[in-house]
Amino acid sequence: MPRPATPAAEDCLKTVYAAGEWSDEKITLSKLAQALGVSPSTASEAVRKLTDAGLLRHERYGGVELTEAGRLQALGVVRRHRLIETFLVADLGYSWDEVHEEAEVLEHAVSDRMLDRLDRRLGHPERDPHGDPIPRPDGTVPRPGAHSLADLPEGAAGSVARISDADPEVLRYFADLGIGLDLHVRVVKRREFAGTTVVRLGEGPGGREVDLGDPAVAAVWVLPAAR
Amino acid sequence: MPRPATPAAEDCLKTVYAAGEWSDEKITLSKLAQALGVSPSTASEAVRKLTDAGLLRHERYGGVELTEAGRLQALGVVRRHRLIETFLVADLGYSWDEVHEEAEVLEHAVSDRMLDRLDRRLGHPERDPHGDPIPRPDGTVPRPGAHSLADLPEGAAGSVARISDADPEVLRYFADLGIGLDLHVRVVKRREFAGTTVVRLGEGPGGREVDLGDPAVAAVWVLPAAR
DNA sequence: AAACGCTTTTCGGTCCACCGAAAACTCCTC
DNA sequence: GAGGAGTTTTCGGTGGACCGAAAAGCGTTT
Repeated sequence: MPRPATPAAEDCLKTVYAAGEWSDEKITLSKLAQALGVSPSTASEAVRKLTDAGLLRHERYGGVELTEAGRLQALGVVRRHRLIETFLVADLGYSWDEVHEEAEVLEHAVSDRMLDRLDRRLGHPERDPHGDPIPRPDGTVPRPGAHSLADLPEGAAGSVARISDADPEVLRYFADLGIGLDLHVRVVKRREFAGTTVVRLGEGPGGREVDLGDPAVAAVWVLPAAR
Repeated sequence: MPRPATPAAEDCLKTVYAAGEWSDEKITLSKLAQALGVSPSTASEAVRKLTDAGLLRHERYGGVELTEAGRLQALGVVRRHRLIETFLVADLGYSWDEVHEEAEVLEHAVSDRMLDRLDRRLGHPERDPHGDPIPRPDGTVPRPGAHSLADLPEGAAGSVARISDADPEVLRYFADLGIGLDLHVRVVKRREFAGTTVVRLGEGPGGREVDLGDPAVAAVWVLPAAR
């Protein structure tokens, strides 16, 4: 996992990777610009440079995707980000809605040596506090076969494998509801017209039912229970 | 301890502070440039900007020193640097010659929140792995009354309070010799003509004597034994 | 097929950190 | 007190990351 030159480039690769992680559409320039918090012109320039460097593939007026070399570098950044998040929660007592910002900065600052030490100290974790898989140093990625709760039929159940960290507020909301990794959940009833879903949390008599709105449902990924 | 805008500015303030920490001469531009690893023209420009910002004091063709505001910001950077070094050694198993580089980068990346957590986790340490005092959040600095071994008369003894971290090689050398913080040392004999000093390490019958060259002697700071 | 709206690209332009060369200055020596 | 060595400053210039405005291209609609 070689390192790209600059933080801006790392952020760009990381964002393109993230866009393709849970779906496989090429990201558009405007979405990229928005995700990076820069103007479209800046994003366009950055993409041009990374394309010239052989890290991105991009046809004029088309979507952006990673080359194999770009994917490797992106995986490095993502690995750093997620290991740091894991460390912040496990060792420094951060809550899961606080870690993202901090990791966003630190991912550009930690050396390979430090990353190794963190990894060892944490026992080579396979997922970060939100359940996102931590890429391995060799470029492979642990892939639990999780599905978004939004895609599961009524009656389906499983354990929470991932919660999208896109919005810290949502994370705090889930924390309040007691929703966390490995919690058992079941889709009880969909009310499409109302945009909500009734979800049963926990197994057995201790379980509770909550009404989740569509955005919240889409943020929860579940590993279907073996049956 | 407010934060200056950029890493380059932080490094500049930190270096000016470091120059005045163990002596009180103003640093010259050329030394500053050398310490920062930039050309004199770059250093000159940086100093001009920080002077305009009210953080440095500088008369044309004269030395550079911190204003009160500059000192506060410098203390912030130094605090971050030294707490990080302490953390790397205490929690991640770094040896004391490895930490400087890493902290050099991380000091610009850690947030106040993370610094607080580190500080708490480490038990609010007062000195870093080399014995350098860690400035407190309020801007005060713990000041052990240490002297360079080079300034002590023959026969004087005390405990090692600080070892200059200017040169990692020297640190590794000391580690090999078993010289570390709080070790009891005594100046046995000076051989000025030869540029060496005989130093007794440890108290009682278990003590050993070693011959240290001038640079090594100057790097060791001692808290004189109360008598 | 012309026109519209949207996205993408290009085009100046800014700011920061850096450099080397040349000019300005200090200070020491003779 | 005139030179000269060394330091400091100024000056012009580079590359990176950013911006807004304007041009170019795409897809769709009329």
